Amino acid sequence: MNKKETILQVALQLFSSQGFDNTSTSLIAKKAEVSEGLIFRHFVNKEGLLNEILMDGFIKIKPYLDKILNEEDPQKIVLSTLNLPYTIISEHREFWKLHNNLRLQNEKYRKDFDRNTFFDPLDTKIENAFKALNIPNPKIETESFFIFLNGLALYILEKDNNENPVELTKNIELKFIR
Amino acid sequence: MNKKETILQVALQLFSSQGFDNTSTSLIAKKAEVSEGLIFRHFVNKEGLLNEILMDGFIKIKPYLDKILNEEDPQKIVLSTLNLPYTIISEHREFWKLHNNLRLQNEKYRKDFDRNTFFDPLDTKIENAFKALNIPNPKIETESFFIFLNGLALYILEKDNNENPVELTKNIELKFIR
DNA sequence: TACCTTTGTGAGCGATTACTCACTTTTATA
DNA sequence: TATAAAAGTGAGTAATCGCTCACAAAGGTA
Repeated sequence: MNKKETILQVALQLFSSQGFDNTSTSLIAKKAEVSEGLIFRHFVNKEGLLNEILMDGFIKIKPYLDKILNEEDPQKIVLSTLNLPYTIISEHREFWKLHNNLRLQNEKYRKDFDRNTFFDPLDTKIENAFKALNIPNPKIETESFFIFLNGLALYILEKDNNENPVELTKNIELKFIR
Repeated sequence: MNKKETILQVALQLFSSQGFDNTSTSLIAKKAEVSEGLIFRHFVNKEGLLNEILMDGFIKIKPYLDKILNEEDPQKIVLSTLNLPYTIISEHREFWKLHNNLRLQNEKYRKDFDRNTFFDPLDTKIENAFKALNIPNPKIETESFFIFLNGLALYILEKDNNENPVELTKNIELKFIR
């Protein structure tokens, strides 16, 4: 097992469960069974380690987005986006928790991420889907939709298991697709 | 101006903007123009300071809940609860941001808070309101409702201004009250 | 005024922090 | 096999952390 990879894994686990600021490089080294100096050899500094973790995470998330962006049926677009939080979190829970915490806690991270426009294509995709479905005010509907999506992601993050809350999702679907 | 009160105010401001772990007692003392020792005289330790801030905050929030709990018209109950995030955050933004961050980042805090059942009365109040409004599955509907509410709170927290997003709120209302 | 309690100070403590660096070991290439 | 680059070590660094404590000032009560 690659030691650099081990550091990334251990650090992700610790950052997501304890927070970035509250996790020391010495603890990461200890849990990864690696000298502390190696962390700085590979990642320059603690922030560099964080950045590589985030980069890796977004690369793994990207395909889920692309799949939706390639979909053409507006109803399917809306429905599979509603399942996105469950899909992403069940497979990349730690990364998503970390990203979420950083976004809420660290103003600089939030602004950098928003400027990154990672989710912008999905946003317009959803708005166009609502237009195609003849929904009265597609812009506002899209805004509501993403508010719901964020709430749903938090809800799933807070639950320890990865069960898909089927009945709940169905209930939410009916609020956007009639 | 009372020095103890100044410490509480400055600490709340710093905790909510930088995070609890990332804010040193020396910085709090400096910004409050107070000796660092005084913090420990009044609050025993850093966690004691946090606890007093949180206690104060919840005491200030309580009346908003009580007003809804005393309401009898089910439609009014649902509508004024939907306005709760806006109401609370516009008047106690820093406290709510702090509470939110702790809840998401600190597992111990989250579990303690959940055990506290602060919002439980509102939960059953909403479920009963949905029953009274003859909504098919009131339990699931309540769950969806609070997911939406959390998403809405996040949305408002992320915006810097305190404007009430009227059109958006109206759109969301229509998803629960027809 | 005398005396006690509360409020406030600031130097200083041991522990921990992110990070450096001189050094050794492993790996790749010729 | 020889050699340079890459990977890895661990003791050590200054800075900062939460917190203590001996002491001074302020305030209340007799």
